[in-house]
Amino acid sequence: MGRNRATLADVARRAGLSKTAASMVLNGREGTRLSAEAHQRVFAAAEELGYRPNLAARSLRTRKTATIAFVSDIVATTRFAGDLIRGALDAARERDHVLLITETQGDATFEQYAIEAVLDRQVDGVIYAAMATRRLTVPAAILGGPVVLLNATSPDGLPSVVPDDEGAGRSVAAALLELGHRDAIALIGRNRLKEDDPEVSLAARARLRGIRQTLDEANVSLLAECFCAEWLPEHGYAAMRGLLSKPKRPSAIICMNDRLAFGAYQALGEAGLTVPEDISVISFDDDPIAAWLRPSLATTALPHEQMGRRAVELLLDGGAAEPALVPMPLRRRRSLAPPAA
Amino acid sequence: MGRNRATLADVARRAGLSKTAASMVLNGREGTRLSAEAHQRVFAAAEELGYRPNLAARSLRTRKTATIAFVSDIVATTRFAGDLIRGALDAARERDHVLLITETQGDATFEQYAIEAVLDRQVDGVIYAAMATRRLTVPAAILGGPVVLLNATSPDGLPSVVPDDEGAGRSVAAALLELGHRDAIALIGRNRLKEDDPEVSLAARARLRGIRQTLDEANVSLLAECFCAEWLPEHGYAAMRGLLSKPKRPSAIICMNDRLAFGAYQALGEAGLTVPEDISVISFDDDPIAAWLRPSLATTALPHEQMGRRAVELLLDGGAAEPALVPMPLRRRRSLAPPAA
DNA sequence: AGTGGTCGCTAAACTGATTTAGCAGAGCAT
DNA sequence: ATGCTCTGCTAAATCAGTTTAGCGACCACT
Repeated sequence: MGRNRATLADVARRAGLSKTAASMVLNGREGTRLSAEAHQRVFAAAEELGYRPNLAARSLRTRKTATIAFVSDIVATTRFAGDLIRGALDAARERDHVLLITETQGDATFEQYAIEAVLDRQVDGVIYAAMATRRLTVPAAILGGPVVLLNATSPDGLPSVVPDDEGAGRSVAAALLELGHRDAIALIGRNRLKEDDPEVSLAARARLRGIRQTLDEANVSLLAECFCAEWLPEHGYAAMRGLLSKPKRPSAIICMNDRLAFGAYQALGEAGLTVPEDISVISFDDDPIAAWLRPSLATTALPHEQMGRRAVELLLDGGAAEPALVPMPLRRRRSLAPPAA
Repeated sequence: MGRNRATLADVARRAGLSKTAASMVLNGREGTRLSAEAHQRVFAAAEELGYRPNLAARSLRTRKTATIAFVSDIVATTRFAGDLIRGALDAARERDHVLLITETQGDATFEQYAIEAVLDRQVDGVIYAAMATRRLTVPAAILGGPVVLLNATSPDGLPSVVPDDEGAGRSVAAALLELGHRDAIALIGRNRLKEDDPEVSLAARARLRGIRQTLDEANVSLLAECFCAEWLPEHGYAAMRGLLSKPKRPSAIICMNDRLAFGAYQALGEAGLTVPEDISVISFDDDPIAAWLRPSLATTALPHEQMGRRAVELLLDGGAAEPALVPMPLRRRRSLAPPAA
């Protein structure tokens, strides 16, 4: 890979100057007293030789690599990982940095390995990402340098970037109230584990808090709350069937994520009910299926790309200590309507 | 990041030997005549100091970085990207390598930038990945070192890894024939652009060829073939409605991907038809929605994780010149049944 | 006694950049 | 003539490894 590239010495020789001079000119050092003509000659020589600095040599000296480590627990399982990475990639490129990606798979041995691998490569900083918004403790080994938590917070008060799930909860509730839904709103996706253990999820509790707050302010209480062991379609399906078997049919359903909503749609379809004429549905995440459903599903989008970007910005440009809350925009779609008269 | 680490010189000093000796011992060099005792002392010293070599210094000399570049056109748009990366990540870790990820976004400027960034970092090889299986031409600049194409082939005959779409086509057709479907099989997702332009897709043509071949051998011809402008749910929905409006109802549907099948399910649901009792459905990709649908969708899985893994293996361990075809396993699920009597 | 070979190890060069310390010459005042 | 400052530039050290060339001691053989 890239043999016989011109070196700084080649450039200097061609410009008839010393390596020192060439280095200073190319790095745009202030306060050097090299003549305009010397600058000229160095630039010309570098251009002619197609000079590109050897970054290994540079970082040996400077201890900077223009490389950021992106360490995550699991990159593959959720389709959102790509967006997180893409946002980070974009922001990194803008700052002339590059991303080194590793995965711990939630395994301590792999984590150890991943940390060593990135430390050995002298990365300039680490983005420690979680695929589900949660609290975690970062391995002590990486605390030697800059770290930003992505989609996670830590007890250590490290800089972090998380979605504004509480705000999303408020938006969702407000959207229903606005349409006139009041006393027949049901919630699908309560989950004690997710709500009570911040190491499992921070989203569940925050979303619930947002919903409650807005409903309380309007003096509305939920018609029903369904607990689900997981936030998967089958659980949404079961919950929805449960709701439909009760005497009072809800006018609107809030699902804690789009996959639950997908399951709810299936149950509604089987029951011969129509969204949104019979029942409105609104949800969280903006998974691609939300737009594919019929009718398309209103939801609040996890701003993963934004978050990835913010993490890099925080890491390289520095920033506030308290968690950066990235807003979750409401996607108004066809699954919303006023309650049936 | 990682200041004050022990250096090789520290290890050597502590072991009472030269840097040369320490280096040779730690690298397990054969044919050196260092005593067993010297080995011992070096290992002990390295262990005690928690020595880890500085990879920048090493690669300055050796021109090896134990780093692989993963350059792709678009990492985020498909949910499969994560699997590709994960497979590559796993295989890389097993070989003590790490992945540098960049994205070209199909933009020439970004591509140029990405190539330079990875070349500057002296990566040991490049995996050039496409998110849709297709033919592409790789930028000349990276041809200086090892390159493997992932999910793509090139006219230059570079080593490449692609899914066996033709085999998948055969599996899909065979699965239907096996159940007794013969003269009422319809196909959703024909698309001239995808079939005719290898730079857009290689999958469409290969899948079609596989299907045709197996049906031909059984002397069966397709009842209908629906063209779709894109392989998205809405197009599958429209195609399915079209099919249902015709006099002869199909007994089974082959969809060119799961998203089309998702759309087809929606149309079937609306028409009051049941899968698989009224109509069987089978498809390609094994998108997560396939398992979430009711009934779960039989499909052939894109082996993205395997592919990512193979790419790294090919890059580092070397391998055949012809494209490595990774089999697409058939996932038998609930959407299949014998034709209604 | 001289020659050659093996053993166990090391000094020093080398990779390609950055950075520190400082030199030569010009101009000017004393 | 001396000292001083300023300008424009460079030699050499440095980063932390790998690699080449070779040294001294010891033994065997002629």
